Parts: sequence; structure tokens; C-alpha cells
Amino acid sequence: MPADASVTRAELEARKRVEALGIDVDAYAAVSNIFRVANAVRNYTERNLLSEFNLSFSGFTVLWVLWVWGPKESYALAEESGISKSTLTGVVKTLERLGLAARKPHAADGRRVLVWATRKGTSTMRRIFPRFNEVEALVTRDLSAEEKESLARSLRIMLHSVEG
Amino acid sequence: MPADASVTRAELEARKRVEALGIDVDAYAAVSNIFRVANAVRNYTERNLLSEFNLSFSGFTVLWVLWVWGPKESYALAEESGISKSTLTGVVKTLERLGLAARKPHAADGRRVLVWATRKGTSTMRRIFPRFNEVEALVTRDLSAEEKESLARSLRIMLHSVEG
DNA sequence: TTGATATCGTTAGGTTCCGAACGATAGGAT
DNA sequence: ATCCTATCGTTCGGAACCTAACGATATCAA
Repeated sequence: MPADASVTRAELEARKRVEALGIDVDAYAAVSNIFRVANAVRNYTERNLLSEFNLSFSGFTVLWVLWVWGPKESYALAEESGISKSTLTGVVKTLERLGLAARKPHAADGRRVLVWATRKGTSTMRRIFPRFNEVEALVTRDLSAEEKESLARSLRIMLHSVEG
Repeated sequence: MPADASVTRAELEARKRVEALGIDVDAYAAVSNIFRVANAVRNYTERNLLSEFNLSFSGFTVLWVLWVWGPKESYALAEESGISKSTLTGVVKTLERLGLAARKPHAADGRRVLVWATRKGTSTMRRIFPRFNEVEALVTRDLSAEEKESLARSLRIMLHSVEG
């Protein structure tokens, strides 16, 4: 049975409210649904997976970046994780408390700090990520391979527009 | 000139790291890019638009829901806004302080509370939303109408999967 | 070498955010 | 009438999150 892709009642209600304002409905539909899905998936994984490891979504993201890229300086780590550097300070503190990440001053530049995933952090990611990917597979289960690729492609184009 | 939709270096690095783990790469690419875009757009609008009105993204979302749906009970309002009810209490407090929303006890049921947008809240939304939509149009400017529709459609399918 | 400027991470202050626990109300049952 | 039990919104404690300001370090010019 095909999944239901009809416009939700919430969307219809919203369109009724704004249709007189000269709104770009396609753009609205695309963006608002991105927020809905991101929110839903984030909440789902925090509740059903990350809570098991005492990790917030941001903590998971930061650890993921360290796992993928190896040791990284704070500024780049914050950038790549999509959070501010002040938030990163707190998140890394939490990861340190959990024994999943560590930091040390940069050898040549006293201003910088290097952060990396510990052995425990790395092995934790190896355990979490497959299960995270299961969730990703679950939420995309009713999309064909072509639809998934097209979706990712459109999102990369948007990323280019908003970051440029 | 067409926008760049090539796979980012971050994505390539990530794939290298996880390719041995039997990962669903298409699902990963789709979901992770949803988070990237949502994050980028959220930060962009908070900085360049909502800060002007002293509104957080959640404050904006809640006010938007009230604008579209009219007076609503707290539980439904939290649900529709994608936040927990305890968070809603704080957000509505802030909206009240700004004079954008108000609340009163339910006539028949002493447990419930009705929240609605004030005149000022409504007129504020009429001013903000077109500008918010400009951002939505901006970030989707390099997508065709068909791509936008296809994107929204795929996202609705995902929403159905994760909420079901 | 001293001074101006830039960069980096942290701190400060305040809002948002969650789950869990709590009071208050409601709606049965007996 | 008095329990249960369910449901609602708030409060509480702690983490995440932002901007702005701050100290420390680096860089470069005079």
C-alpha cells in the first residue's frame, strides 16, 4: 500500500490563511515540511535511541563529526556541527564528562584547542550509528531509491542557496 | 548558472567512515541533509528576521499556529508546534510578555487553558510572514516548481512514516 | 619593542528545551 | 460520598542554545 502523501489539514488551513498575501506556496510547502520532518526525526531519535547513551542530539552530532573527521579545532567543529562556538564549549564539556571526547591545547597556537573522540567515544559511535541509520531507513522506507536521491539532491541545492 | 548539487566533502568523508558498516547511504544522505537545511534556515531567519521582533523560532512557530488555527488549547498547541507542553508554557509566557498572545481558563473544564493571538500578535504575523516567505523563496530559488512539489511530497511521506 | 588589530575559546546572562514530578480538575466506578 | 484513574498545565532541575563581552594569544607594522 502506498504511503499517504496528501497535503495535511494543517497545510490546507495555513494556505487558506495566507493565500491573500501573495505567498509562494510551493516554497512554503517545501520549507515548512523540512522543519516538520527534522523536528519529528530529532525527537524520535532522542527519545528512542540517544537517551540510552545520555546523549542529546547535539552531543551525538558533535561526536559524529569527530568520528568522521578525527581531531578538530573548536571553531571548525562548531561550524560543522551547526552550533555556535559557545554552545560547543558546553556540549564538549558534557562529552568529556561522559568520557566520550577529550581536548588539549594546540601545540603551536595557544589560542586554539583540539578536540577528539576517545576510544570509548569511537566505540560508542560504532554502536550508535547503525541504529541511527536504521531510523533513517525507517523514516524513508516509503521512498524509492530515486526519490531519496532526488530529495538529497534538492536539499544540497537549498543548502548552497542558504549558505552562499 | 545552475546551482551546485554535488555531494559535499563532508558527505564523502562520512561515507568513507561508515561504508563498512552496512549502511543505507541513500537514507543517510536524505535525512542528514534535511537536518543541515533545517538548521541553516532556522539560524538564518532567527538572525536576519525574527531577532527584529524579539522572537525565537519557537515563538514564531507558536504564534504562526495561533494565527492559522485561532484559539487553541495548550496540549494541541504544543503538539502542532512540535514542542513539549512544558516548553510551551515558557514560550507562551514570553509571547504574553511581548503582548502577542494571551490565555484564559477553559469555560467548562478547569484543567484546560485557551491560548490565542492578540490583535498585536495577529498584525505582527501579517508583517512577519511575507518576509519569512521571502526567505523560503530565497532558499528554494534554484529549484524548479516540479522539484519543490516533489520535495514537499517526499517529506510528507516521511512525516507519515515517522509519526505513524 | 611597543602598539594596534585580529582571532580563538570561554564566560556571562538570558531564553528555549526536555522529561519527570506535581497539583488540580474531571469522570467514572462502587 | 468516596475512591480510582486519567488528563491537563505548571514547576523543577539540568542541558542546550544564542549573542555579546572578555581575556589570552598571535600577527604585523612602525
